[in-house]
Amino acid sequence: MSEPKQYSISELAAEFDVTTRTIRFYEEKGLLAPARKGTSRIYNSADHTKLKLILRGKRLGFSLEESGEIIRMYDPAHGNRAQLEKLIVMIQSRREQLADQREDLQMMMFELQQVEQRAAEALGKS
Amino acid sequence: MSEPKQYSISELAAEFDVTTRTIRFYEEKGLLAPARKGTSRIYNSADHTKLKLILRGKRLGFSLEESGEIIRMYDPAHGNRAQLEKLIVMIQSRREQLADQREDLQMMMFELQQVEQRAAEALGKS
DNA sequence: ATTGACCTTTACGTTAACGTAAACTATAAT
DNA sequence: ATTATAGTTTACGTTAACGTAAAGGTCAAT
Repeated sequence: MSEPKQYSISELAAEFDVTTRTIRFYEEKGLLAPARKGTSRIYNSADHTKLKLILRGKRLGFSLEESGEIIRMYDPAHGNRAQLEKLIVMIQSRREQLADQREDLQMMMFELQQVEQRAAEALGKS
Repeated sequence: MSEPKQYSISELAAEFDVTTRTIRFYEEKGLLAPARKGTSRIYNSADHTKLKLILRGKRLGFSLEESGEIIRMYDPAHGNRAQLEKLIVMIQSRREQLADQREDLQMMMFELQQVEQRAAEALGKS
């Protein structure tokens, strides 16, 4: 048995550069559900992963609710046939959304590069 | 001279599927500055492009202020040497940010694909 | 001249995602 | 025993990005 990693709330906050308030807020919203040791929250590596996913989703412009939806997809797909089929549909729709976003990203990077080139040329002539 | 395209506010709203309130709000925030014909706003193709950029930025998770910053980069780089150098630095930093975001996107798509596969396998065995 | 379709400004309301502060508890170190 | 440090709950405040009226102006068509 490899020692199961544990984290305090402030350790997580430090690692991901957020406040403890933020982490508690995510719990309020049902995105995290850490264990308790006495009165204190104690996070395991699954919680750690979930937080990472939440913050990644945030950087990608997802709302917490959307990130919650995604996180639930990662969960033990604990379900029957119908549940699994629904899950797959949800994932596919998410992936399409992400593919669209990838196009947006691609275009924006390309256009910024062009602006940069024009600026560089203008610099050359001055 | 090709006819310079013009748009009413509701035409733009319909095309981009936002409300007129939203478009006026962007103007309030200094992201748009349409001409006026009498009391009515009249948008040209540059305004059209700016709105497209704003909405793209939004889909990528940028704030309006950030999108405003980006839009200003597209502007006639009207500046002297110092201005241009500053512009280039800003663009490079933006592009790095977008590159990071691209990694986030890549990872999320990959992981979702894995979840999908596991779900599909679980379906096969049921 | 009045209806309808569009436009305008002004202003208050709403939601998400936390920030900030107060008041308290627990535990380890001096 | 008392400070220090880290944790807790509860609650009100804040900002961004609009939504939602309200009240009215313009202009073409009936």
